[in-house]
Amino acid sequence: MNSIKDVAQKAGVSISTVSRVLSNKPYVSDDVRDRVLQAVQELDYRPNQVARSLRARQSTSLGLIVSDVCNPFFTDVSRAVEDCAYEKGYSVFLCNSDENEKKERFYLQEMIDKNVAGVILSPTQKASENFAGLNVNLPIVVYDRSVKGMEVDTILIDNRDSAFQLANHLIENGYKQISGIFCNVPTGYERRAGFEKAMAKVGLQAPQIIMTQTRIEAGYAAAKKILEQSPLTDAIFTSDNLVLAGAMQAVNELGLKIPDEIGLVGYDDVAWMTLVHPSMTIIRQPTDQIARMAVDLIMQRIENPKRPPLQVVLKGQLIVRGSSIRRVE
Amino acid sequence: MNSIKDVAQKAGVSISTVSRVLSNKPYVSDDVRDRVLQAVQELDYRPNQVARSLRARQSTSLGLIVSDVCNPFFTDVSRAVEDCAYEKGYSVFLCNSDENEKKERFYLQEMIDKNVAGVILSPTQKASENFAGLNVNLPIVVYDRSVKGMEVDTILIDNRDSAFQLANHLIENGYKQISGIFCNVPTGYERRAGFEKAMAKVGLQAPQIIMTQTRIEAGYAAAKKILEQSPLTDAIFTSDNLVLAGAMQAVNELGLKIPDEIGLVGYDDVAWMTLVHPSMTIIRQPTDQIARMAVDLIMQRIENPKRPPLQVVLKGQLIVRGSSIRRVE
DNA sequence: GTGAAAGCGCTAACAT
DNA sequence: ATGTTAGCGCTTTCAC
Repeated sequence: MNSIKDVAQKAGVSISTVSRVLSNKPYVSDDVRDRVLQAVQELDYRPNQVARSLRARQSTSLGLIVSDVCNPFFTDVSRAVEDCAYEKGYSVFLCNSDENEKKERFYLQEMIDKNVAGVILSPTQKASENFAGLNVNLPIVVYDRSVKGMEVDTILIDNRDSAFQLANHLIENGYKQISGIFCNVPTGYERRAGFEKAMAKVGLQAPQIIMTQTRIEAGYAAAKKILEQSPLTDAIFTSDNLVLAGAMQAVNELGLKIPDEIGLVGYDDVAWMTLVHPSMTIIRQPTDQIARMAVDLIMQRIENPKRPPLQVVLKGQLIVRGSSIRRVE
Repeated sequence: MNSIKDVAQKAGVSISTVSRVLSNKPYVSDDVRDRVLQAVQELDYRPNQVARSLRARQSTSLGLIVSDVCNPFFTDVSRAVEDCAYEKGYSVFLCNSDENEKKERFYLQEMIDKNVAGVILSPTQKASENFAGLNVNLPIVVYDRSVKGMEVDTILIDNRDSAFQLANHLIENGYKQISGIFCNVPTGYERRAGFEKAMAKVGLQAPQIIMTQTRIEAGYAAAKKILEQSPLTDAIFTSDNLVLAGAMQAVNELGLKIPDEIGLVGYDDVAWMTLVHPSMTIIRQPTDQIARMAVDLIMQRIENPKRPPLQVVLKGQLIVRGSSIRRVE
């Protein structure tokens, strides 16, 4: 592996000059610059990023902490983050926290130890409650969930509003016995609040509300329970795509017709939503925008660590499809 | 940030002793070891991995290059790789190549520059044809696709065999006019070969075979074309989950009943396969095993760079579901 | 403009 | 068993 020394030798200059040229510093004559560039080319020299990172105390790596890449919402965000990072010459460490604050802590620390330039984090419940407790001291942007206890760049979607809108949509279409299944993560609680607000506004009461994990099986079990214990339920509101998938399985297994016998709605516009019949009414989260914004903010923060923290709230979009069309009275 | 110096000072020893303790080297008295550990604890000291990596010429980072994390096959593999890496104390850089050899090259080089311990790669078509041309010289394991021109640790599934089996399944169930849609990636060509072998064995000829991109829209377009140009087609064989999704959309749009009017099969046991009606007959790829094996092999290779390369072929599993049940004659 | 030299935080010879 | 020392490859003063 050629080092900066080899380049210096070949170009007949000192290593500091090579460094200057490669870092696009001023005060280098055109002649010397050309010679150095030539040598770099001929030797196919690439600066050792580890050495550079050690000395310069900065790097072109980012950390991305998601709860689980297998959740299509996070898959999409991860992909888009990687794209934006690539455009800016950064690579990204992908870390799955599994909603586990131990793992989150570990990875956060690991990222610091590896001297990443910044971290993009979807915080666990615990971390969101007391962010100061994490005691992180590096450029960080939080997404998907807001945090308490510390001012930090944050990107959210309007969970309450969008849930309100989605619940409203059900109500306006004649559904009367609407149960809800929400994930026990920060977004789940917010969406539940929006849901309940819409219900309260028209004096409806949910036959059942279940809080559960962000997993298909959990959604399946919850829906099963609802449909058995509250057979009059005519619609199920779910707070994310995995729970929605599970709920749909349960509905199908019980032979209930969507939307005639039961309406079904949720979040995230993932591929299967339009593959099933009828296709699913959901709130689409702008994953691309979230990611783009996250990378933008982290870059800004890296450049200017003192910039006052920003909070960006993006809008979810209601996509009405067959799973929630108007009830025949 | 505390450095090894601070620990040494606090413990009243030299930095080399601290280094020894932290690297679990022998020849340290219990007394000193305890004092060092104590100091580490009190200072909440964490070794700077960048410095360690620079000096020791090794790191606890891995590179994982997939063509697109959004493809559920790669999502699953990525997740499992990350899990295994985590267990072994490694972090992983996630890189999307988009089947683009330029991007692949860039990332490979980037990983080298960042001094990763090894790379787990799903090579592009180009790279698979002439792997030696990549000129990589670091621990690497290739998965999903075999490569020519160089001996390298490789993890595959039996694409030809499983495709043969899947095609055979269609044939045995009375399908006679079987078209195929294959992705123009190495696995696509292999699966096509298995498909054609099964067809040839019983003297059948595919009404149409289309090679296309690994995208839902591409599958949709291909299936549309097949169903319009070869209306007698009674089954479509697809080579992966995205194309299958697109094909299913086309079939639905044309109002054809699965499996009565058209059989439909493909690869990858992703979530929606059992969400749709009827559920999909597919070959399940053992993503967990692939990932586990990949991390195992890369660890072995890191420890012993001279070990002769291994090629592991895992078996895909035929999962028969409703989309391909026996035809009524 | 360019070079010499210090040093980022650590590991690994080499002394003792 | 422990300390001293020399770098890993680079950036960055500080001279000239």
